[in-house]
Amino acid sequence: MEQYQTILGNIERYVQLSDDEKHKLTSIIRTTRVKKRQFIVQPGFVCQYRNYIVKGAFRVYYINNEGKEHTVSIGVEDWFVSDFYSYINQAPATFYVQALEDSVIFQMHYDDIEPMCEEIHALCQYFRLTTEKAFAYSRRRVISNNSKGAEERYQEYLEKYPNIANRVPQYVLASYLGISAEFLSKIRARPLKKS
Amino acid sequence: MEQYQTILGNIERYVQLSDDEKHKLTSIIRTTRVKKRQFIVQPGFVCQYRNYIVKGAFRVYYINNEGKEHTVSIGVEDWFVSDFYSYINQAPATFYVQALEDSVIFQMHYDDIEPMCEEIHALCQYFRLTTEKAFAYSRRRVISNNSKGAEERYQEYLEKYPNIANRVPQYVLASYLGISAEFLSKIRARPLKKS
DNA sequence: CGCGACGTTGATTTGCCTCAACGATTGTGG
DNA sequence: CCACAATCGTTGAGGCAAATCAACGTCGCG
Repeated sequence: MEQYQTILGNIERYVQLSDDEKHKLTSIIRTTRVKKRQFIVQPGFVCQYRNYIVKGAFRVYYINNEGKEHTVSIGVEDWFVSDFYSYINQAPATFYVQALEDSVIFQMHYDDIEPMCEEIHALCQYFRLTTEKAFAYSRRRVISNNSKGAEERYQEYLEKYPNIANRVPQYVLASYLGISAEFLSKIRARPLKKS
Repeated sequence: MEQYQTILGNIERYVQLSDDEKHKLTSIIRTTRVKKRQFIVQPGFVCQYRNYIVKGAFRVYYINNEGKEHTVSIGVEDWFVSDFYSYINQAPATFYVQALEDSVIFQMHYDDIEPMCEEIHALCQYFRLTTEKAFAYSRRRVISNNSKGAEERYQEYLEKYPNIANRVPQYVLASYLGISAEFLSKIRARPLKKS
């Protein structure tokens, strides 16, 4: 049970679970070790799990029809990563989800966790609240992308997620920010402006 | 009760509600008429309602520090509109939510609907499922914005939402697609390519 | 009618991309 | 433990998509 403290602790920041509910939940959790550069989701396959990152880092990305990579999200400890569209529709994925480091994840299978959301009200609440939060933040990102210059977006990210920015390869960060790796390099070389 | 069929019908596409639950829910709904160009959310004020559009159209937008408008979302019948970040955190809004036509909305106050999500499991499920869906789609939009040219984005939108595209002013659509009104005009003037 | 909201069109500018070549660092097999 | 290849980052020249600025149609409404 102690091994699941990370995720249980995270859940209990939003809702309360009885001991019985905790057991039910942890009983369907599968712990998986993933090596750097390995994929846990690939285009064409259905994303079957909600993946909770216990240790490590992942990126979600896709390759457009000109062959260029676009990072959709970057996740570290205590985040969920998946091709969410694929997961909720149980349809083939369009994204890759790849480990950026040797990692450990908790996997909850669609067929196990979705019925459990029917059964356990608190669990449903947890996912509702966290998804609403993620959704609200994702809107902010759309805005940031559309209304700000590349340098400003980079500075903003640095301020908000300094640890992540220095943990992932630069070309991943660049493709997340929607700019080319070369241009990000040039931005970083620029003389610092007054803060 | 019949007056609430639009929203109840929408909810029942996802979950089942007992008659008692329907009454509880509709009892907290407030029907509001909104005139074209009127605001239901403004920066600085807390967004207190989940707003369900019964009739009409709205846009959610914000003004960046260069004074330019950026449309975050466009909603028509059966959609929810709000400054979602403001709503879930009950913090001052940064967005405007404005009627594009004379409209009718159902408003559910935060203090009424949130406790009801604790109480009524089906309602919680409904919001969980719809938000997850909205979130998954919003990711697709991020991608579309970052990996495609302006013309392609416009054509895509036309195909997906032909009714909306012809219903809202062009400058609103332009600011939603992340391009200038002038440039959208030029795209539309372009000779049609082979489809 | 006349004004404000919306759309168009053209000239010019610019932020960022592309391509190409070159360091620096890591890691891996002989 | 070294050699060589990946992997990742840097730098510069040139190009293009889209922004900006400015002026001018057009429609609908008070």
